[in-house]
Amino acid sequence: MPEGPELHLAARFVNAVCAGRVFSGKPFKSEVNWKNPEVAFEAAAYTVSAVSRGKEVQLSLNPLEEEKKKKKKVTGSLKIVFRFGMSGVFRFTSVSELPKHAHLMFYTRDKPPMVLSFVDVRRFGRWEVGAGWQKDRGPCVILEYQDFRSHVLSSLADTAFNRPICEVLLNQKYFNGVGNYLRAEVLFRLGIPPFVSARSVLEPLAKADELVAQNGKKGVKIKTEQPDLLELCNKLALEVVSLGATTYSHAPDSESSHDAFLRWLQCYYNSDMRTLVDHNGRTIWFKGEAGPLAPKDFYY
DNA sequence: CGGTGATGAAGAG
DNA sequence: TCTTCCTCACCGG
Repeated sequence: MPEGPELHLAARFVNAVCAGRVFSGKPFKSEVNWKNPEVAFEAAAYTVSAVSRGKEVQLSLNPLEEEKKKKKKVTGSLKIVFRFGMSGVFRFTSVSELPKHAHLMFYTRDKPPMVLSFVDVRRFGRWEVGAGWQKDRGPCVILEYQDFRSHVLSSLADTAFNRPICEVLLNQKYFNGVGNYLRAEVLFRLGIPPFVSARSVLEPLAKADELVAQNGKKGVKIKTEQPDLLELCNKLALEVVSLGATTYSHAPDSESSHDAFLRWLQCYYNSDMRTLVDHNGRTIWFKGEAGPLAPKDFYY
């Protein structure tokens, strides 16, 4: 579930459920999650907010003014950056409904308290305390589209772009937020074979952007065309965001929005499509030609 | 019951 | 480049 759109929706979810809520005490980490750090933070009263960037979410724990007035060394706001792995999600429940596999819990001051929890069945998710965005992850395909685009198009000399386009689309240094379903949908809708070199797909876009820049100076209007691959990364991710929720969400409409998401998928997990396993061991769904860089050693 | 694969990376060599 | 980290749902015998 967790690709850029889900992470973005997770941040939105946190902000919605935490609006006007006051949290208190220490965050609690599950015993079994020995890989991730404790969150050394304690305040009698704090608020929680979140922002997303690609496939990361940053929570902020913000001590309230009433805390500061009182005494003590005022602990500033503490940031925690999450990556969701294959199964991460935030939930907001009563204590008695705390989900199985909740691994990091934040309690509200209410009586009885409510709990914001990071739930992660497979425990591939990670969090870092006091951290910023992970170094080497590129701009967000959803929220930083122009930076994302220019970062990719100005980096085409990087040998990373020798790889097949379907594999480069999962490279978070350049495509922060794209995952296995988005890459399939993007390539399918453009009819691009998954195993052609990324550079061959992207170089024409760099040339086109140069042309636009030159014509722009001359005041020439360019005809609007079909969205290109980079635009589609942004556009399709935004479409999924606008579906409201995909597979998580405890919202009452979660079932219908899940159905809406399944209907939205045209390629991923569609039995009419072909599949191959890429060089990273990930299944790519596609239609038509595989492309010249397809793994040779497969049989059926 | 066993085998498989799942919206993602780390870490090892 | 490859293996590993985890749990669970699904499918076939």
